[in-house]
Amino acid sequence: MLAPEAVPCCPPLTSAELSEADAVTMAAMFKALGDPVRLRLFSKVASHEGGEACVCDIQDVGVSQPTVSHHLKKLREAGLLASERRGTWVYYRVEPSVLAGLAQLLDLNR
Amino acid sequence: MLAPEAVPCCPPLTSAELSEADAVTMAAMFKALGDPVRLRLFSKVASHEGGEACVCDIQDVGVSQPTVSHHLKKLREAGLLASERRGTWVYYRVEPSVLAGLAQLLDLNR
DNA sequence: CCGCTGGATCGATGGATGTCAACATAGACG
DNA sequence: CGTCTATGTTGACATCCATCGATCCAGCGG
Repeated sequence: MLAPEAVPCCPPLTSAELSEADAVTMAAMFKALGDPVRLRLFSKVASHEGGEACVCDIQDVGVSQPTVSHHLKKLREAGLLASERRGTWVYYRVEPSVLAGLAQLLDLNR
Repeated sequence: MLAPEAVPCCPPLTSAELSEADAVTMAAMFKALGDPVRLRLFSKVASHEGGEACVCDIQDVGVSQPTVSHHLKKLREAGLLASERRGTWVYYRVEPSVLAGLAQLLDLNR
């Protein structure tokens, strides 16, 4: 849903207030991370060896398989994860530029 | 709602997967930032001169006054903002340790 | 071609959420 | 005390959303 190139969009929150449009864009990403199940799925992908994980590796989060699929779709639509089918399995990996955008917004460079 | 001391809780997302409990805690913060109006309010406070802002300084975000108050309450409950009444006005400021916790979680190491 | 498995989609449902108007509360000031 | 302004609270309402069972689709192995 969101173009990955549009991500490094905003100065740190502490330096200037967000425009209405930027707020919509960035809020969509925070919203995607704002569910415990989705955050755990994202965490499992982000911390998985090789930077990517098969759905089968991460789907033990206490909800049904359709729900897992639903949440992964939300994370994809928010631009946080990318997916690729290789044979039988589908692999997810973190979209690196997006994390950088979030980090910049929260001003990690102290 | 959330104890401020509980905030610097988690290693970076890329280093280890979140526990279920930590996911609930951190997701609540992301969720609070996951609304465009709330994110703009938070941004206005964070970028305001002196590190704090009166509600009257930030309430022009396109929604009614009760809605602004409602969103500020959510941000308070998530532990992201603190408020203090001084005379006629109520001032909000960013809870610094919380931002640090979020930043650590998103740390891209480098 | 067939069945099996991994994963996505659909439809339904109960609960959460954003919004507002109306009202309540808290200081300031007379 | 009375009134004005700045915020918070309440109640109602429409919409969104997380979840599940059922179903569907895509590869793989026989």
